[in-house]
Amino acid sequence: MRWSQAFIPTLRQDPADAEAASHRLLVRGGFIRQLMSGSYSLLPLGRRVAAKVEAIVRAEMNAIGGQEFLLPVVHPGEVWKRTGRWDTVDEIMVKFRDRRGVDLLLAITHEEIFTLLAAELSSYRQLPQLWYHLQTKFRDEPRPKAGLLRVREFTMKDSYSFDVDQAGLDRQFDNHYAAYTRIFRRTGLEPLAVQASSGVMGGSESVEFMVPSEAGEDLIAVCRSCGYAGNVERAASVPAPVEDAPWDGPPERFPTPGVRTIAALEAHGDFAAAGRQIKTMAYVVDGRLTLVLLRGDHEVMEQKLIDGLGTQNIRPGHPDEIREALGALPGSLGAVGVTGFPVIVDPALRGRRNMVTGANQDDWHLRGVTVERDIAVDRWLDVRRVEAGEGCSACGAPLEVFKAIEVGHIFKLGTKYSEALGARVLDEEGRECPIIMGSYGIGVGRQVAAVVEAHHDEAGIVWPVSVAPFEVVVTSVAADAGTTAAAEEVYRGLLERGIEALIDDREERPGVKFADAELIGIPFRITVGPRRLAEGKAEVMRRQGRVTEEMALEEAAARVAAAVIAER
RNA sequence: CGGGCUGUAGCGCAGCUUGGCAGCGCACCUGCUUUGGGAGCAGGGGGUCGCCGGUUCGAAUCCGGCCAGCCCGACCA
Repeated sequence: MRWSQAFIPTLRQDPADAEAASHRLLVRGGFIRQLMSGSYSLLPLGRRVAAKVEAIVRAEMNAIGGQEFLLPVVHPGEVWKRTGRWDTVDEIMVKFRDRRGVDLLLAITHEEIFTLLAAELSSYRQLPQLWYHLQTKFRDEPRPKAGLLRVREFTMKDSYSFDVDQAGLDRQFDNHYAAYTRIFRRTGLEPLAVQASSGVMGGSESVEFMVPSEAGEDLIAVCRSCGYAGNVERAASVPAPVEDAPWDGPPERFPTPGVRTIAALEAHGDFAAAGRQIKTMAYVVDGRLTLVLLRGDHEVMEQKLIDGLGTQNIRPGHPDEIREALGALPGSLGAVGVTGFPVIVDPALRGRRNMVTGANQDDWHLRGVTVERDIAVDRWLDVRRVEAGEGCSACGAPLEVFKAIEVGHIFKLGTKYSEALGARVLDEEGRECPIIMGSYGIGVGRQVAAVVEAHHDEAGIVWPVSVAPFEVVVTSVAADAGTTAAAEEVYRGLLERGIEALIDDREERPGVKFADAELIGIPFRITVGPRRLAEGKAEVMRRQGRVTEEMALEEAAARVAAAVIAER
């Protein structure tokens, strides 16, 4: 490609609205342009990178037996009504009607339609199957941000496995785990595989692939000692224990005028230290007021509640409904003597005695509360958010917590979709059984952004060869006939060797050409200029680390081509 | 959805307080010079000032409404 004819609209200044490095550099480098919130056009450079990522994903999916499909983006609402998701994922789904008044939607994912196709399978002999496609998804996220990291419209590789039994699903899941590991290694990412919440997907097990990054939106807890890693939406830990002072008497009321917070109550003395309080949260779960109890110094992780209770329908209670139910406002709530409402208790409260909690009367609290004696526990459920420094639940070493970008997610789905949509086969004994499914996703654009987050410096992007929009740029730094001819010769030499080369033949000053080449991150630059040309030499610069090397002009194409091929 | 902020040329911004010819830098076009790290000089083109309405002799500027975008939080396969 000739730079003079290419559409590579680089910007000298950072765009004002870009914060994340990937957002800033992809816009500045002329890879993407925003159309609206959470929606980007891929320009030629961006498209080339995305195509490289897609090719790697395809190759690795095919290597584990995947068959490529292409399913529609507009789906009939009727199919989604059959699985219940027309209603349950209401908020992020764009719904509309066609001219006949038929309910339609923009696909947020493709379980329904792949499962519909899988309904044509009829025998265990046809299984296992592994189907995938690379297709646009549209999710009307409430807050798109950070360029390609969180968007509403995006391309995703989603695959779906179909098996007759759990062992088959386990194999497909493991195959994906291995394939994803290879995909990310090839694109220059080093994600951690973490235990994740399955969310509204349902299913028994899910693993996220997370690339540690300050630009990430998820928090993951990691144990350096034993390798345990979990999304904080699901991760467990061992909190520092708290010593209880002995107390065998009944709970005792004491006045706490104006006290509405854990911190304010602590001021009453050592006996009311945060770790010795019981925090009482009032949620409305499926329309019913539910008390959730934690240690005072612990935070609730709502996703754990959602997963543990098996419902999406959870919200904090409104002050007036809480007062009507319990007789007090948040800040003075407690579960002692409460019946008629489910009481969910975090296991960190197990065995605790002589604790402090609200008395369900404003300005009053109770002390001397022994959890199992005084509170009618309906269910023990880990709902506590893990904090950095707490003990790993597997080995006890301190956990680290940091931000990460989710670049892939794999789920064991089970039979939710196959049952709803009638995808059944006959097994070896002739019994009809629902197909056991898994689903597996990788966001292409997000992966591109994650690569930039992991591979950039002050001058711009530093693409790994495997996903670079071009592998080599030939920079001609003078317009005289001799230099131009020599640069063209090197460029031809690269093309003949099958290298994806770009020749910077623009009438620009050298500084502009160098800065642009580094901004867009081409892995190798061959500079041809009169100075070294007089000695029969060219300069080769590797973008990574910006190290330069002189070599004979006639060897440059061959030597750089060999280096490129070695890194593909 | 709550809080904060911003919409003026392709990009980055000033002008708005105190109403009176719509500006600056970069980019773009022409010419000359220059040519190994974002050149110099000269000339030139380009803007419904987010949209609608109001006040006023006169609105980028004041008032009202709306729209869009960004950041934080909530939310989020």
